[in-house]
Amino acid sequence: MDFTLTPRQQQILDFVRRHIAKQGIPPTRAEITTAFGFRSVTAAEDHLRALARKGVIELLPGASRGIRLTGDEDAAANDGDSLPLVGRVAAGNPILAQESVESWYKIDRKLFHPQPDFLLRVQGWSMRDAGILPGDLLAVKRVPTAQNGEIVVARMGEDVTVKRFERRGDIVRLLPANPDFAPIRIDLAQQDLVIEGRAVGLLRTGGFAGPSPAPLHADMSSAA
Amino acid sequence: MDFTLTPRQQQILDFVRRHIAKQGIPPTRAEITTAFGFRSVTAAEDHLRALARKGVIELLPGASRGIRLTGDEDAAANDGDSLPLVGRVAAGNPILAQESVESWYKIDRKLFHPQPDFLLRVQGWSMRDAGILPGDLLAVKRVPTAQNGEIVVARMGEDVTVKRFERRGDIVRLLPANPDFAPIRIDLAQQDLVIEGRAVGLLRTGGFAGPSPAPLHADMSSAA
DNA sequence: TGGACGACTGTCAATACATGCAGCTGTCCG
DNA sequence: CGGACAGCTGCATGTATTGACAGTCGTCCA
Repeated sequence: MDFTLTPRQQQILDFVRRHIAKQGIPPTRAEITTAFGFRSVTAAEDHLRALARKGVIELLPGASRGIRLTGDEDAAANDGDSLPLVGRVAAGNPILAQESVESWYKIDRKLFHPQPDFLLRVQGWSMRDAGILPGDLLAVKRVPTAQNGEIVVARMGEDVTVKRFERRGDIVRLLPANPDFAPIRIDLAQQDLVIEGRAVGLLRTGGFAGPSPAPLHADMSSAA
Repeated sequence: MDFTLTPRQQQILDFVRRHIAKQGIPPTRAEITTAFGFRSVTAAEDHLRALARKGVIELLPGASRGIRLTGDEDAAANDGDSLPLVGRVAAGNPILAQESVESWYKIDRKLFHPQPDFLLRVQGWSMRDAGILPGDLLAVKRVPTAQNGEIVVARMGEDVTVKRFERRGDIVRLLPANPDFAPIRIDLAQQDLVIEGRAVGLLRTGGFAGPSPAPLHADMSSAA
């Protein structure tokens, strides 16, 4: 199931979620329409259809407020109340192997959609412009394949990296979100690439240190 | 509040509960009617009224499926391992006022240092370069004052904003982390500025949408 | 013995809602 | 360039749903 939403669709989905959480019932098209300032209910209808097409919600035909969130599966056997932090990943080992689990974080994984399977500590600034900074904990859902544009956790041999995925035929490019880094190019005919999962969320516990995000490379901001 | 229900009323309530749990939305009068084999929707209506009168449910007038369970789920709240999400903040109101709490997120607040008091949904791209994107939930600790360089939640009248704090004498500057936005300059001798708290962490549940973080302004560098 | 109340039946009007059709403006991509 | 698609406006139709009115029957209770 492809969960890649446009920003607008994400907003709509968030609104539906919040409405359900707060009102106890899903919103009507009209309620979405006024909440977003649309002038036509069709705008809301279209968005709902798109969300339904992408599988994140289900529409019950004919029923008023017939919007159902597809809670979506869960995976690794767990209390559902905490997530493992995956540390150093040994070559060859499955990423969720016992040995590589560093600790457990008490976070309700149902907060994320879809639900993640583990956390990974981000290293380096290569995804800076996607709001992913070093030290952040990336919530990752295990998936074997990726869609173009998704942010994935990929493994090449011993190296585990977080990048935006782009595939054209046999050529995969792992794109950083930072102009100071170069894309990684992989020819699947010649090299292996393992998709370990897809980024579905992020947790930053360390606060926001220095006056500027202390770039390791390059200037921030100025860019201009 | 009198919670003593007749057996029949208990059945109705159970049905409503099950319907919500299973379908995701509350039932209509008609659905209750057919489920119980009534021949008149008024039977269902009467039962709902009785349940509302006894306080176990709440009826939203005019809204279809406007049945809300008042089953004190909020008990799960302030146990120290969940955080309130603060929504729209009305002028003058304390930011943690009951009305502005949109929902509770099950996150162990001890994950953060220092421990936050609430979550705030981020709007706009002004803190992009600090890795704070729209839709993110900012974990905030209530503090009345700030140190230079800290990222704070500040309020000026009705506007609540997240910015980096910098003070020189009576002049406070609220610095965005995005060259497309201008700093806000406040002369404390002339204007009020309320520090609502300090950002101590961040939670992103919405995933990572578009191929690029969909800038509202300006280029996101990568574009190319 | 006359309420007050629970548990219904039956009917109806006024909205609340879902959903279809037609058409517009962009952007991305082959 | 043209097509596919995201995001919209505007209008229209029919059904879903709420909520009010008017009764019936039985039980418990002062």
